[in-house]
Amino acid sequence: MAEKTFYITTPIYYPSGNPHIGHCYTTVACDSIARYKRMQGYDVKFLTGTDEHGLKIEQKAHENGVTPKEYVDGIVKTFKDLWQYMNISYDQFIRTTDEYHVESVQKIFKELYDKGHIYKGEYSGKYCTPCESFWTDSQLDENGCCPECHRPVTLEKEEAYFFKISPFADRIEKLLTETDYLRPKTRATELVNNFIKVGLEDVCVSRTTFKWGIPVTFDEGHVVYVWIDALSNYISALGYKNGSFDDFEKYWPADVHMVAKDIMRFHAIIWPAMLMALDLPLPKHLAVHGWITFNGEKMSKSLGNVVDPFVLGERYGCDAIRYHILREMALGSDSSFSNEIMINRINSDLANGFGNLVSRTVAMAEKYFGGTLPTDRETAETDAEFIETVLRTAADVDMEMEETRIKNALEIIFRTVDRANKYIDETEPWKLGKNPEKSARLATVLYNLLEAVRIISGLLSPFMPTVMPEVWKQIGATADDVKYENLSRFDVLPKDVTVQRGGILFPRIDVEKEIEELNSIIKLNMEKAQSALSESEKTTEKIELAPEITIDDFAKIEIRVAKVLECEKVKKSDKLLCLQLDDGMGGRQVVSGIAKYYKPEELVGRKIQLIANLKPVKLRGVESNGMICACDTADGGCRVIFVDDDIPVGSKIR
RNA sequence: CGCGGUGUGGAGCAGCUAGGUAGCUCGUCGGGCUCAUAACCCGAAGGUCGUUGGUUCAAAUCCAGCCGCCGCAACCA
Repeated sequence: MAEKTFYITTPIYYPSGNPHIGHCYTTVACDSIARYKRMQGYDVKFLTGTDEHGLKIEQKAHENGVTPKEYVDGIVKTFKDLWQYMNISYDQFIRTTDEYHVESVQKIFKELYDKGHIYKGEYSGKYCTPCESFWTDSQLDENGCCPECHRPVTLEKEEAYFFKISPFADRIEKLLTETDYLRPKTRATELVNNFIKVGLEDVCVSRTTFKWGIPVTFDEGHVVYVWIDALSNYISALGYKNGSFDDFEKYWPADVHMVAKDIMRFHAIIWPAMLMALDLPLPKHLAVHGWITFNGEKMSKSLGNVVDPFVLGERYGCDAIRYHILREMALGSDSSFSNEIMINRINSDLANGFGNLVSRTVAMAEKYFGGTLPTDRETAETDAEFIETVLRTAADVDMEMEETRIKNALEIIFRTVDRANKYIDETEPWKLGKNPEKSARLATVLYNLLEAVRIISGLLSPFMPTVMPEVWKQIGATADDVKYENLSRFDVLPKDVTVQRGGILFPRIDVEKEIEELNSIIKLNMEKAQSALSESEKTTEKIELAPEITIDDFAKIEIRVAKVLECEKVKKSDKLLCLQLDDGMGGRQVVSGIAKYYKPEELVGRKIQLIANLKPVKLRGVESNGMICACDTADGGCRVIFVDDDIPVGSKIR
């Protein structure tokens, strides 16, 4: 009988910075599922890794004065350290710079090309040299110019390969709407409406503008662009089109790809299309989860609110962090990660609930029987219902895990924890302990509790793999006792089991004190981020400037002072404000993408700098005659450059 | 009229597909217990189920409109 296999993957992470709690989210979830499946007897392969190519890495490395490979080596080490710390049981860590991966990608690219799915792009005049960017037809502005710099695009200055995706549109739509590939399925309509119904555009799959990537074998100067490079990891790791591994037949198609919602689109559309083009079976499920939000805000480095997983782990233990992440995780929606929610959860579920249950059970066995239970038994009415509840737990958890609903699985387990605590009150063992005649009854109660703890801890071990072995030591369970088959059986521990009191499993946390301390850590981080920013300001000379221009070039740009007369939001747009300006030349209308940062009334009456001779364009249907000067800020925002009020409107700036 | 989701006691959520006593966790208050990590157990308070209208004997649940929030798409000249 062939063993059942189970293949699960995280995305490969982009190592442009150190890992944060968001990376932990996906990885811990996958790890728990992988461990659960292993426990059930599956032959599991759990893959994670890093996506190391691309322009951004090339730049980062350059900034740091090292080669791209040296740069990613450093970050990859931090990732691996974190996974070790979080007790992540991955079977393979793939790096897109690994030789076997490179080999696979090159062959996949070639095959797609040979089969006619990839063609060399010859869209004429769709490349903007200053921006070093390709633009598709729909991206170009109304004048057919570059949407970023508004300069005319040039003809065939750059060539690129494209992956023809439209032939697969029908099959992809069916995959999303008619199968349970996508979890949660609610996102299917969003994808279909936004991308498939409007027509899938061919995907650019090669670049010539940077070098840090996998070379296209049959066309020098081209490197494979992110989609084919990164997505292929799921099969190259199995040895698809390379000689280093031989697991493809065994594990493909994957059972679960887990991703965060921001990369759902690529896994829901491009990846299936690639596999269809290669005539390969499709993965069974794509589990999409939300982001972790911190006190309601999205995690972000510039905000400095990224909680370092190492710091958290040190304070509460990695299992507590794992538990909180998993317990809050709901497929599809975001999970909040406020300090308070996390600490309360650790306290109520882990410390008060489970930890205390183990502690009081073991303590009583020691106190009343010196640690070893006598073998006489006496059951009572209350036992049957309790035992039945405990025995049902494993099957209920199975059902939820089958659907990748980790949160529900944990909920079920902790319901049984509550039931066990209640059982103690019902049976009042401390009273039994005072009456020597009740020894058999007391032994039964404690034995039932130990059995409950054995089953609960066994079921919890995939989620909290670090602490559970300590529990087993305390209740005198052997590795065999907590095997999966034994988690739906009672009377597994020996009748005369010997327990051993140990340390506190999950210490209770002082909420107020802890929140205060965490807040000060966060504050410190923000200050660090701030000073890092001012640091980078000091080193401006390192920033690469645009190519030198002459005074004549500059003279072409006409900047004039103008006063904002009226200002309103452009309807149906998030970012655009429409400004009526007094430019000293009869007035004009300008549209600017600053609605996120300024309210209309904040601008009215103020004087600004106007690029006066820009070619007019229409933005969301509104005509814009020029551009107002503003600068980017470090936090991703933007500030308008205002002009002193005593400078007359129409003054020329040079 | 771009697309989708969501609005339920102080907080976070379930219930809605197949209408019929509004449920869970945390928090609050009262009580009990003492084996245990000031933990555990019981009880109580607290909700016009966003809003308006419709269908129905009956609507949180079905239908329509409106409002709020979130996400995707578009839009940073």
